[in-house]
Amino acid sequence: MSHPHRSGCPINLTLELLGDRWSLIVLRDVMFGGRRHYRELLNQSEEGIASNVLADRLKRLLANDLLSRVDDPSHKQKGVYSLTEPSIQLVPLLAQMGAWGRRHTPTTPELAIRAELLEAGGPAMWEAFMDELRAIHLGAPPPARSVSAELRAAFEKALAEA
Amino acid sequence: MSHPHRSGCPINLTLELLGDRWSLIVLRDVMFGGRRHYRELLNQSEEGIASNVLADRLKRLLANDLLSRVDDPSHKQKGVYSLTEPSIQLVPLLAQMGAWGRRHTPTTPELAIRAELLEAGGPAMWEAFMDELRAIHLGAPPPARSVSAELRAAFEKALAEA
DNA sequence: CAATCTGATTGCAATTTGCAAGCAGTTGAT
DNA sequence: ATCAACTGCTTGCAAATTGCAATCAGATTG
Repeated sequence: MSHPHRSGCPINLTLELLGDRWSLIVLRDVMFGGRRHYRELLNQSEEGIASNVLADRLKRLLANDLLSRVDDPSHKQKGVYSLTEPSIQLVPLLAQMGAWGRRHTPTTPELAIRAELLEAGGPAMWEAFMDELRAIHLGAPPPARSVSAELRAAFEKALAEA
Repeated sequence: MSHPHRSGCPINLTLELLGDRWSLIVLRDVMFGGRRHYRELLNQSEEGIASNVLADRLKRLLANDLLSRVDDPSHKQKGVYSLTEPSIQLVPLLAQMGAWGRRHTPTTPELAIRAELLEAGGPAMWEAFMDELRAIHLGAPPPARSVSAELRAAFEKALAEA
């Protein structure tokens, strides 16, 4: 079957799953960008992922239970991709990545707003966001707080000011 | 010169720097494993990095200010690699990676101990560890708390119990 | 029935990876 | 003084991965 693992170190195993240039981009777009279909991920990707790479990454993420897929009732070829509990729990990791990137890389100010807000919100905000994602992607009861609305509002405010 | 960035998104830019299978492994070994020389990184690597890949990654990490290098006075061919302030600030990111990996990948119990302790310690422990790394790698005054000693003790206790 | 949209696949060149061997200089023991 | 071991690092090469453009068959829409 597939190759064995390089080691049993948690950091290494996480890297084996997500340590490439595209997997986390796809998950980010599903998580923060609300992309649920192949075409949305392909065409509305800021970074311009190639279709074969997207197909491959979706396959791998599905195989590793980081995404799930169901048929879209409105179109017999469409699939709807959803986050899973493991990928929802990547929120703190992505928040830290955003926070680090904002400080140490040449980010675009508008795109950095969300990272800044998410860092300032801290673990309480991350938990609220995870609850919201569980409602959207896993059918859990909707929480009171909508972090995605907060992020969107902050992003649009930043856009308007620029 | 070099290629332009794919986008100004903080997560993407972090991925462009660190989104490969080896860069964070090298930084992890310097940070948690106390590796400071090329040979230490090459031979004591749990995952078995190839020498040409290690050479390339060290070059890239140096170029991106995630490592620094000075000559070793004890040996005219040796270099000593040190973390920089940006890479020291990766501690929270690596802590989150370890915490996620411990929950969602088949980690080795002994190797998971440090991740568990680091997660339980939370931001206070991370800050203390960063201060310790600043002392070791940047020549800052030594802090009172030694997180590396705590991690080592926990690791060896786990080894002894197994 | 024709145009468009769907999620992909294919062919191909370029890059990256993994593996083994090798290299010039340095050190330390005899 | 000699020699084996060690230093960081390069080279050659096959295999795998990536990036890009074109293409595909089925589904839907006008």
